[in-house]
Amino acid sequence: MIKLPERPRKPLARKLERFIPLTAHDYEALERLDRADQHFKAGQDISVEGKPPPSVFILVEGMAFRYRTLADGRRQIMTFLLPGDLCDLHSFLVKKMDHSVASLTPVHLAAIPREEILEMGIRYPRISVALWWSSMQEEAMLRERIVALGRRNAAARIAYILCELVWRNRAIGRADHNCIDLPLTQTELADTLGLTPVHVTRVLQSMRRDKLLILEHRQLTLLDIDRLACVAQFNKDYLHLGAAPEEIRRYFDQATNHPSGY
Amino acid sequence: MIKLPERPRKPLARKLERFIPLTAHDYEALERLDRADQHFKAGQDISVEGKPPPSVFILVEGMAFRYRTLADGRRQIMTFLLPGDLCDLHSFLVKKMDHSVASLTPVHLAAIPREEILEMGIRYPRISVALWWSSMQEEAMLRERIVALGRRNAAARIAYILCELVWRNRAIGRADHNCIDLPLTQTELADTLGLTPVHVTRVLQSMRRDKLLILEHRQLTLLDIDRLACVAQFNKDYLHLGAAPEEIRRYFDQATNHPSGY
DNA sequence: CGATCTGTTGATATCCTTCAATTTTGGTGG
DNA sequence: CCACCAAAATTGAAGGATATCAACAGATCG
Repeated sequence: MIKLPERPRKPLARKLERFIPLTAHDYEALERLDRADQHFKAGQDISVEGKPPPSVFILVEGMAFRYRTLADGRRQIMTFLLPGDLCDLHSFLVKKMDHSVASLTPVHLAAIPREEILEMGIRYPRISVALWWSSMQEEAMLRERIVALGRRNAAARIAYILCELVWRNRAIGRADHNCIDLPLTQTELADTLGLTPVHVTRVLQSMRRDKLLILEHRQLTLLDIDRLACVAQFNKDYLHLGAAPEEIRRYFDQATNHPSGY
Repeated sequence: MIKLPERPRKPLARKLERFIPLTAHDYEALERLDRADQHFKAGQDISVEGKPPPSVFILVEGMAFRYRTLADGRRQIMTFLLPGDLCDLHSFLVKKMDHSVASLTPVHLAAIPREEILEMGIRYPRISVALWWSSMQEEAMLRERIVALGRRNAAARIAYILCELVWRNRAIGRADHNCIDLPLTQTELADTLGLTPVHVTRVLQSMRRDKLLILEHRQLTLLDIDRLACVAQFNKDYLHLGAAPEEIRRYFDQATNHPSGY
């Protein structure tokens, strides 16, 4: 079993405070927002390509993914959403979704009214910049996926996605050392990595033989994370898990007293 | 030769006003920012992986690209930057770049001080939301690239990237119907699409034989854009070239008189 | 006007896919 | 708790798309 986070802090607050220290005022706002009010069973569509985006929401519990379905029925999974991730923070600016989002496990969401998002920039500048950072993280993950799909072979792609998921789970306190819950079928892995399920099986089997990992009962353990990182040329820098640069933090220390800060 | 844009509006203003009507106040600010003050020759690095990001800048003239170099020297190009595109709008929030940016042609940049970006959210809410939209566009393009690399064959990838570039050039007034300047070598196309230069040659040759396109002297003409779009399953919706949803525009009509608007 | 980068073509190799059959797992109801 | 069913995982064999290697032709630029 995976350890639960030590602190009762909600996942979004845990994530954002890594980037920039938040004020009591900020925590209060996050506490108010990050409250699950929508529930989905596993395997349900949360938002659908071509339809208007639902309200912005925070993934409070569970795992989801963004995907596109092609004309011939094939599917490409673009990102995975973990607790604390925001969904459609941007897409509330468009009239219709260019991709779909679906749940992988049972999922709890907290919907955020659009006005709150827009007001945030004015009333909670720290949260606002931290959300900006969070969306930059997501962009960096998309770029890394492009590198993996464009230039890495099947083994490296698999090693890479597993390393990324372990690191992301660690960042939100959902990893027990090198061990995480991984509620993904091999078909879903294949649709993420641009491979076939059959080939994913083969490569995973060979990794098991090489004592690189254990993957059973929806639990993943990386036995030799260094060798896997090497196979994948994985460098966690792109996840930008560190804090904001000094000058950004300084700017927001002032901003607390900024005339338009409240 | 490609026609120049009819209006003297700077590329960034042209791009943002598609999304939301701007005020005289906004245009003034953009006019002030969008002024080239840095010049690069073709093939130079503008910002380098592992180093601190340079200041945020607008690409005023020319074409650039984001890329990563792997340990074995292979390269993956992640995005192309066209006039009016912002570079490192987000990455000013991090300590070091996770990828590099280089010029493809001679390039003119307008650097924007970080404080200006941060102040923008408060003083120019319309520009701010339009920049937000612009970064959402970029994210959508990254996702589309993932779909292309993960699930499309070589011919479809090539057709897709050419369609995308034609549409993006149209959006900034740099396309003459189906014809654009395309200062890309086949090696660069290959590094963008996860292919080898040799294979790009073969596919392009076959497209020429099929009278789908003309590509010579760094000029691309799509002879049969419908058939190419069909090969690529290209749907321009992901480029989100339309205007903001009505409610967003209404919100910012009010915001002009908003107490914290200035 | 030679040097270098870019594009082209052919032959061969490889990684991954496709197809098909079988086993294992997980969930459900009796 | 077990029987049963559907979904997921596994394995083998064969085929196909793209890579690799190599040689040459064409463009571009000082």
